[in-house]
Amino acid sequence: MRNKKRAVTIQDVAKAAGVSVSTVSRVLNEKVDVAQDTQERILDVIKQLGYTSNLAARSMRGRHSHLIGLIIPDIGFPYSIEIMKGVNQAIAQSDFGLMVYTTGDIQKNATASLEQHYVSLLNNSITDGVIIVAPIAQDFYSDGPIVSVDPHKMKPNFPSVHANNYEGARQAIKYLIELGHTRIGFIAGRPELESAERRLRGYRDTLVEFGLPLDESLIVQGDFTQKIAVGCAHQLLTMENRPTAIFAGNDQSAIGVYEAAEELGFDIPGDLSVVGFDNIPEAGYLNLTTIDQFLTDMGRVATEMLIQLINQKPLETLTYRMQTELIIRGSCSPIFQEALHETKSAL
Amino acid sequence: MRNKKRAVTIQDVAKAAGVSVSTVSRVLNEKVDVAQDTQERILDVIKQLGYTSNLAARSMRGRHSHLIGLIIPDIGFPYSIEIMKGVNQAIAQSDFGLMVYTTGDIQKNATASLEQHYVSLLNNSITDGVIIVAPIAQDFYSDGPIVSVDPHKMKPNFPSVHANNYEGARQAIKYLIELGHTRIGFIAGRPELESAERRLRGYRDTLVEFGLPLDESLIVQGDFTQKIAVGCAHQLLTMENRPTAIFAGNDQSAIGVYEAAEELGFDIPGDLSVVGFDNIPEAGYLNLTTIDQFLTDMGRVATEMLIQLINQKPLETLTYRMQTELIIRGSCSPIFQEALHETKSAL
DNA sequence: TTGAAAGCGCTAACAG
DNA sequence: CTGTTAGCGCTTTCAA
Repeated sequence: MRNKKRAVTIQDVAKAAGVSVSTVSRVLNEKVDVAQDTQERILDVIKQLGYTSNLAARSMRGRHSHLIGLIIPDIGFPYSIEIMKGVNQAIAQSDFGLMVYTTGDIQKNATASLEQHYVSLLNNSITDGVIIVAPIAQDFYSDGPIVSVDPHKMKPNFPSVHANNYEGARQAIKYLIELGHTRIGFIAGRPELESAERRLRGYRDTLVEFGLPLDESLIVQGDFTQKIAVGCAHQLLTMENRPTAIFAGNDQSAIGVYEAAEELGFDIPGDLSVVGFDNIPEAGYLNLTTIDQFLTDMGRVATEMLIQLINQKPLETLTYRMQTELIIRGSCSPIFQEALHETKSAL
Repeated sequence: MRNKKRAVTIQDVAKAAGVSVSTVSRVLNEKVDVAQDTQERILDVIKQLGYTSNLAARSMRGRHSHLIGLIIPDIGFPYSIEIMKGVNQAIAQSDFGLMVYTTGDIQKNATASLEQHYVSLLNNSITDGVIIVAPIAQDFYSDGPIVSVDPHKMKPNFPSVHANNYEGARQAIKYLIELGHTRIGFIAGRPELESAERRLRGYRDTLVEFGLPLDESLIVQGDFTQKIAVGCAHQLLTMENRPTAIFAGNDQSAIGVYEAAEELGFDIPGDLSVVGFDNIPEAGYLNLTTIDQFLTDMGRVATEMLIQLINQKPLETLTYRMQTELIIRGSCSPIFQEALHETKSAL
């Protein structure tokens, strides 16, 4: 017995209250120049009729909707979920609502022009500003402000929060070396991505730093997908002098490594150490992860940045580079100092 | 260097292509009555100008937006996340986009009238239909279809996907009994909620079924919050003949039980077995959970139902009651290992 | 095959 | 303090 009744409009409210639509609009927008009793009467009618203002109409006409958009490839991913948690935290403490937009498929999101499309879709209509996660695009046209989390391009033309991929990889490799590993495999990511390139550089530099030999056959080209990573891991694990540890590139690749290890009868972590990146492991799933609370922090900081932007409070710095320790380059506004401090002390 | 340029409208496209807005609108909506070359020219201009149609304006005028709304209290919750994953799966296989709406705060969502507000907000404007998670309301007014996941009311006046709370509780209690427990505490949920009532009934019936005494002092009134559960657990654990196991009502309550157990110096699961409900535990966090993949399935099924409704394909059944499976996760005391093992292999 | 024009529900001048 | 009115960008008759 679902009600299909035509939605009640501001017109209906006006009629029922015996006033004009503009008067109703006034009380809706909390303008001051309305008589006390008129206002009360209208509020009553609104409650009575169960009126909810039409979001589409309102954002078409008015200045802001108090809505923030989050454009995220696939909300089922651990990576996305952790970022969403952070956004959520910041939203909870603000008076903004959150619209998460997703196509449900990470593949569909993979072009710059589609990214632009989503940004326009939200920011030119119903949202006051947008957070976009892991964009490929270098630039966006938009009516409202944009902040990106973990963009693939190194120096995007919009405010952004970056993972410190280089330092993260260094820490991961350092960890493996300290475990006693001397032959560490590396599954590289898509070479056109900044993140992949910097992780690889972190790998090389750390080996050199610790005086370990740089065996190029230990570096195989992956593409951040599970499928390809299975093959890469096979290649590494069946070579003559096999590595005892593998840096898996990212979370998807790590899953691939596990798959391959299982096929080949390797025990993890007994026979093989695996390091992921970007991943939030299930219990016992990976035996090391480099990012955790960190992703949440990225989401939170990005949201706080966006709210500042929407409220026209200019940011002193538009790029934040975050690490397992939040690393901030250049000067920044007080609110982010605090985030920095919190995160550091939480670790 | 962010672009603040005014968004390009259908007017701009029309002007640039030397046609009227209606013609542009026609190609946008894939009407057939447009000349081949006109269409191509317009499509070209659209690409050139980077035009994206205004979502607000379009959904104000047109019939559908190909957007599904998901109203969910707090996207940071494991409960919400699992459901979202399922929705996401279904969305990925459809040609709908997904808008997740949240206020970021589970508290703000807790009244029927607010729920109605969110439904109207989305369904009277930008979405073609809405999925609402765990609503309290019995009924909704809405322009578009609604499907609810895990509603609190037993027989809501809209299509819904229910957890089988009764059977879930029975399985949990049965599991505890099979572990050898004879005194099992029960922290009840908010009595006005169907879910709470059915879980309690499952508890009682199972004890009776196994010939165990029904000690009313083992049932304490909680409200599905962590805070209150701490007190409940205290009460249970400090009574003369204390229970050796506790059914914690829901995930929040389970956290409360853990908190109390820790305060009192109890070891879980050494001294005490705890069963949660609704929860996805972190590693070793709870030693038993009833729901996992199940929540994801609920989300997926709800989305599939909604899409059917939007496409005007009538559903044969408007209520799906889904079976809860008992899934054991995390640590468990050695004396229970055997039973744990059996249960696992049964799945 | 196309254009002109009427509105969708709302806000923001501008009058009164 | 309140009403009238002009659009926001779009879809959809209705004519041409």
